[in-house]
Amino acid sequence: MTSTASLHEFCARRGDVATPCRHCGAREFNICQALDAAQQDKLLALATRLQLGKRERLFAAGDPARHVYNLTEGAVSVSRSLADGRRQILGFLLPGDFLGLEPGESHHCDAETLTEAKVCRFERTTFETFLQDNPEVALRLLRIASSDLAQAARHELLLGRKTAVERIATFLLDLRDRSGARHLRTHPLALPMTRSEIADYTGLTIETVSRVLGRLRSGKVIELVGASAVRVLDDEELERLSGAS
Amino acid sequence: MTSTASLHEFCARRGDVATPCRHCGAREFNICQALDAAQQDKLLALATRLQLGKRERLFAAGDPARHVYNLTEGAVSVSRSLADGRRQILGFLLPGDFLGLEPGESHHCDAETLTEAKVCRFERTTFETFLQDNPEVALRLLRIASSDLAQAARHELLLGRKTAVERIATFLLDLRDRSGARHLRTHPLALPMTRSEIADYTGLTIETVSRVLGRLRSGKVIELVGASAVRVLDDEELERLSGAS
DNA sequence: CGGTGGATTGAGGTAGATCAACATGCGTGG
DNA sequence: CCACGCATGTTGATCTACCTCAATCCACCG
Repeated sequence: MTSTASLHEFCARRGDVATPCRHCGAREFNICQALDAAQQDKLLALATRLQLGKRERLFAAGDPARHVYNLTEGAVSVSRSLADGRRQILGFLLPGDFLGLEPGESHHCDAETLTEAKVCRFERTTFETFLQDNPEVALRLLRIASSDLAQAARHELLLGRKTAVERIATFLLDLRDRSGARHLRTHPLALPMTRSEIADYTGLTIETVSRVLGRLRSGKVIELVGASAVRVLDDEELERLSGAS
Repeated sequence: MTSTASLHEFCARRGDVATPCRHCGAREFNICQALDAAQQDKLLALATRLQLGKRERLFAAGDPARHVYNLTEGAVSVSRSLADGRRQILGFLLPGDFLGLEPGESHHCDAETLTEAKVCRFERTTFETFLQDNPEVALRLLRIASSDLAQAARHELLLGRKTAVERIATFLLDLRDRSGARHLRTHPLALPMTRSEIADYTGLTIETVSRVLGRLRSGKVIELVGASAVRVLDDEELERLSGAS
């Protein structure tokens, strides 16, 4: 199940620093973009490649934070739960996304695959040494972290102040924008997560998620393609309904 | 109103890297802690000291992100709003806290003082150059950012899944823990923010905040000392009510 | 095909919002 | 030092968006 990553498996190498990773797909803040070919080689030598099944756990809250990860294929949910089981999903990760960075010694949240997935895993200590030797990567990671913070801010606004319709509309638009580069507008947008996971992301219940999607459907704003894909029919209306901040 | 910071105004210098900043008070992730005396001097030479009044705006969402800040005195709220005025407060900053780091060219949120405050302000470009020359500071900032992300995760859980009582209890405990080093247990805990700001932080209304505080008071869990201070009478009960994750 | 786990739909309940009246305390000026 | 006036905060009555509980429905997979 684990093997050392080959060059192409982790990240295409080019002289041009801004070139997106060929394996991960284009990601604005992909960590590789700070690296030249020689540095990519060094980093790749440190990675362990993992193939994960559906609903497989990468780590749980409280686990010692021994590794950091870069998702290369599939989708992952990051969540945090209360003792009685109430769960808040913090975000859905897509290929190119980085996860597992912790300020302390243990993970503060759970990470679990939604689909089959591939990740590059690094020993935390090894990765930190690499960061010390390659400060530009640390700076890029800092940009990734502040980008994540900005996204967390948008999510807090959604959870604290938006209505059910606004939450679902925002969720759909976010998802579309993030997977947008890989899909044509006319293609249906894949929903790799269940209604329960959408509910836990939006702070609603599955019934409300279902009802809101139903309302959007009968209002001709979206079309449901099976239960796990959506086609956006009316961009502007969806935008309007999202309560754009 | 602005002047170059003196050494003590920004940060006490010591050979010991782990020594907390004497001016800011002890903060686990204070940026100064990564610096030796010579580096502190260099950083201080770059800082502009600002004295701010009550309810003064540091920056608003959309403003070009030209500066970063380090709060040295007072309290600041960071928030994000919808077009119709609904506001979500993302956090309250206390002395030692760093703010203003952005992934893009403009601020994604608003920052406003709650009280009179003092900040050290840095030109963003100057600060970024400093980071490039002092990678250990970039690494410390990365720890600060991941600490902020972990706090954002707790806040998302609060906003998405906690009841009104749990939200207020969590808020009070957080505030106490963060200002704890500076207050004895028996001293009342200052609430520098209004009910409206507590409401916008917890995703509730001012009426609900007032009612929940009232209920905690009549349950002998807290004591209200005027409207803007609280004494925690029953730690364990408050902890229990917070729905500790 | 038939079973099973997700998704949908419906009926009714409730936590917290909203609307409204009143209290309090604090800064200001007399 | 006190009286006034406005901000902020509290309390009460009602409303409603969303939750809860419950009954199907449906799609996928053996």
